Order: sequence, then structure tokens, then C-alpha cells
Amino acid sequence: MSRPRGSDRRDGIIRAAFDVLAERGYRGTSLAAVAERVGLTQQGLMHYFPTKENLLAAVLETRDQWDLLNFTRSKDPSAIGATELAELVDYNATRPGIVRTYTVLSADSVTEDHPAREYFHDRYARVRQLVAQMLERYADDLPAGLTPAQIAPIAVAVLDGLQLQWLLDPDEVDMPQDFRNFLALLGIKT
Amino acid sequence: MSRPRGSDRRDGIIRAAFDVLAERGYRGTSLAAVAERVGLTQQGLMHYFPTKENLLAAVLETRDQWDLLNFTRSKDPSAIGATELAELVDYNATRPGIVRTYTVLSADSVTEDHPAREYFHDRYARVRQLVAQMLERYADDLPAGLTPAQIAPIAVAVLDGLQLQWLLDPDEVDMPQDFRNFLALLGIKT
DNA sequence: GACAATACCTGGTGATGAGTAGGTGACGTT
DNA sequence: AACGTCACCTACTCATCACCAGGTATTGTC
Repeated sequence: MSRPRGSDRRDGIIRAAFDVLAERGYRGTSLAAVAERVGLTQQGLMHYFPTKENLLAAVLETRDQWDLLNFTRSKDPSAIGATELAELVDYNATRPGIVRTYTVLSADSVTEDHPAREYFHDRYARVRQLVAQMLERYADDLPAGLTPAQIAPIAVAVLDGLQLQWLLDPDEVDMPQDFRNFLALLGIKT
Repeated sequence: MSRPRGSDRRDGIIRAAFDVLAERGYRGTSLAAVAERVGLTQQGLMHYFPTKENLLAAVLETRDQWDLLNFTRSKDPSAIGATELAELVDYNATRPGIVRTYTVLSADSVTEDHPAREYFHDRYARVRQLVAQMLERYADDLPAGLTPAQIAPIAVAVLDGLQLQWLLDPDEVDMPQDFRNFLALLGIKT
């Protein structure tokens, strides 16, 4: 019966915290609840993450791997296009937990004194820039004379807004299809 | 020095609760904090609203007046168009508090056992339907052969998604302009 | 096998949460 | 003037929170 090694344990805690965060939001998440989920006491958890804020930061850093930014990190932003973006939405539609965490936390972060506020502020700036770069390849054919930089915030809004509606009513809202419809609106075929 | 009458007091409490909800989310809001803001003790507040959930329900019911649904309640849905919708966004851009409450609470509501879940589920269904009705008048000229019903969830997503980005970075994100750009994407001029 | 670091634990603390129980004083009605 | 209702309070209860202090058992290193 070997004890998990330090970094494995950390991973487990982060994974559990990610889930609990999705279920209860930041203020609704207790360290004890996260600890219980990995079979530790709250104090055992605090051996790894001395404060709640610290744990949140670790979650945000680590779990970035799942999202748009890291989806594209390895690649050249301008090398990926709408097809890949639509596929990311397909993928997200199979992972409600991940979507929920980011939806809940990002809205949570506009709250007063929220520790993740700066994180999301910066993150959205980066995502808008990334999407703008991606749209460059369609720049000449964009409708209404709009530029990639003008469309980027709208596209990001569609991504986020559809997630919220989908989380609230997965049977009624077909997120992947709706996103493809949006791309069609841009005159982009997938 | 006359004491506020019952219903006035209720209004004051709801107004204060609305603000605190925006600042801290549902789970982060304490009855004591709301009470303090209206100059009552927590128990004084509970004379009017026996439980926290009860207070939330009252806030949601009452403050609906500010939103899209009530914006249009008096009018025939098909009588209002994109211009009015864009003006609503203009108006929202001057009222960050209201926007924040709905943004925070709607995302909050996808959380486990959240008392406002059903409210937002139903609300979004109604908003989508309303927007679809509004789009009917443009039905023949919509791009990519899309129908009002197909565009409605996208338009609602844009509304919500832009609000989040705007709340996080009001200097960088020009919500009203971005929304007009979206309408341009639909081939609608304002 | 000595020794230190790691990985936890038990046992607190003080703050704060929602909600309860039972009052008191002001007011309107008759 | 008596009476009831409304508005609000003090004084709890009990659970839960983040976090601290200090311990012990296991593990890796030499």
C-alpha cells in the first residue's frame, strides 16, 4: 500500500478542486469538501496548498491545458482555423465539468475582491487576440466589412454565451451546431 | 422621523440585496451584509424575508423590470426590432450593477442545488423565443439561409458573452459597438 | 542505521453563516 | 382606552469556515 507521491497527490487535489469549484463556485467551495474527495483531511490538503487562494491559483494554472489557449499553444495561431475551433466546441460538449468550471469561475471573478479577477481579465485579452489572429486568414471575406479584431470579441462572446445556455439546458441547446451556424454567419464553411 | 412603511422597506431590502448579490454572488452574500446596508439587523431583515432563498426569489421577481423581458413586456414582441435591442445594450452599458447581478447570478445558477437554476433555465428559454420573434421581421434577409430560431441562441449568447467581457475590462471592450457589429453581421442596419 | 524531509494527523481558534425564540414598542382600529 | 398587528430587536443555537500549532509515522539518503 504505497502512499501517492507528492506530485501525484497534488494532481489529485487539483483535479478534485476543479470539480468542486464547478459544483459550488469559489466562495461555495470549502477546503474540507475538496480534501474529502481525495481522502484527506482538510489539514492534510493544506500541507500542499497553504491557503484557499493558493489552491485556486494552482487549479487555474494547471487546468489551463483543456482550454482554447492551450488547445492552440503548440501550434501557430494562424495555422489553425475555424474547423479546429468548431472541433474544440465539439470536444467541450462532451466535457460539461470543464465547461462548468470556467463558466462559473469566470463570472464569479467579476465579483468584488475576487482572487481570479486578474487571471480572467488577462485571459480574455489573450483569447480575443488569439481568435483575431485565427480570423486573419478569412480577413478578405468577412461580412459587413468587419475586421478580425472587430469580430474577435463577438466570437468569444458566442463561445461563452452558448456554454451558459447549454449548461442550463443541454437538451434544448445544441452548442456545437449553434457555433457552426455562427461560423456560417461569418461566411466560413466548415 | 417616520419609519419606512412595510412595502417601502421591502423595496429597500430588495434593492440592497440586488447590489450585494452583484458584489459577492449568491453564496457569498450574507443576510447580515444586506441588512446592514439598509440599516437593519439581520433579524430585522428576516422579518420581511424569512429565508435567504426567499430573498433571492423576491430579488429575481422584482428586479426583472430592468431586463430584456420587461423591456419588451408592454410592447408587441414583433413590433420591436434591432434598433430597440441595440438601445437596450446602450442602456445596460450605463448600469454595470444590473449587468453584474445577472451575469454573476446566471452563471452561479448552473452550480449544484442552486435555488435560481429553474428561474434562469426558464428565463433563457423565454428570451430565446422573444429574440426569435423579433428576428422574424428580418427573416427573409438573414445570411447563410439561417432562420430566426437558429440565430436566437447565438444572439442571446452574444449579449451575455459581451457583458462578461465588458465587466472584466470596460475600457477595452466596447459592448454597444460590438453588439452593433454583430447586428451588421446579420445584415441588419441600425 | 542515523537523520532529515515529507506526508500526513489530532486538536484547537475565532469568525461568520443561516435560522430560531421570544420579546418590546409604536401604530391603527374600534 | 383597549387590542391587535406590524416592525424590529436582543439573545441565542449550531454548523461551518479558513487557518494555526504541534505532533507522528513513513520515506529517501547516506
